[in-house]
Amino acid sequence: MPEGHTIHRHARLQRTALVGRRVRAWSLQGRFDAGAARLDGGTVTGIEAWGKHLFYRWGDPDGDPTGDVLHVHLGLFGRFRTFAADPPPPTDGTRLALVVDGGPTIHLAGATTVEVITPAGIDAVVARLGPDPLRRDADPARFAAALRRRSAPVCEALLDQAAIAGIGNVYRAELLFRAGLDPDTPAREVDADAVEAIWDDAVALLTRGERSGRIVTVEPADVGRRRRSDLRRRDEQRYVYKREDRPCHRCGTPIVSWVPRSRTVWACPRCQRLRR
DNA sequence: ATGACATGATAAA
DNA sequence: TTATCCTGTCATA
Repeated sequence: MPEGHTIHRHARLQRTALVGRRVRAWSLQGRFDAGAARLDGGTVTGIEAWGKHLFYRWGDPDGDPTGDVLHVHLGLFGRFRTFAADPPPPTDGTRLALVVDGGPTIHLAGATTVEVITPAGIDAVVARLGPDPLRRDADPARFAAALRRRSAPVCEALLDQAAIAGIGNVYRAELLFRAGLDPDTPAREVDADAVEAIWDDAVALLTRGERSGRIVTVEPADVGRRRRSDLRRRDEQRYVYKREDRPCHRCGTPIVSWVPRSRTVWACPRCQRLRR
């Protein structure tokens, strides 16, 4: 579930629910007992997202900053569940519950990182991240420079959070298809126009994903009228991700996949001019 | 009941 | 490169 669009969407929706509110925090799990106790009864003064990381600035009951920051990274299968009212009992896996008095309850489970850090800790995390296409302050030149520096295949560079923050396995496959690029192309050999196109497309696709909560990358023009109803099926809403052996939406050639560095990548042999 | 798998990332070897 | 951590869901038994 969680690529950058999901994280920014959580930030936006949870901002509405939590910022300026007094929040009860608790955990049934030993792994975050102390952290939850520390946050319990405080206020949320702001929520920020950078790539796949979420930062919640904490305040005292009057709203004055305490210097505590809740840092969350969902990893591969972390997830939030929000309940407007009458939350169910938390599952065993619920690491943290945030409860707004008279407001929603948010359960967090499965996350790879849930910790209390400091504002300086935010800087330390962000220092390891490349520009985030969903942030207004993002500098695309840093992305371009990161690609020029890498001899690894461009498909690996796109998953490298130090090169571009927030791209995951779905978006990388779809971005490379839409750019018409062979995933095996050495990153430094991707020409400047293509790099700019990938960045712009990342901004467009992740923005769309943030708004809808889903990753839909196929352009309607690429699907014949007869097959348009198929777009309801999730695996038809993307050009290549998890579509191995299915016909390419543009040219009908069967999509292929392979596994570099234990992350499957998909591509159209014809549209992306594969050399392999 | 058990196992495979998932849109992630890190540390160790 | 492999092992490991995080949890829920779905398929198979």
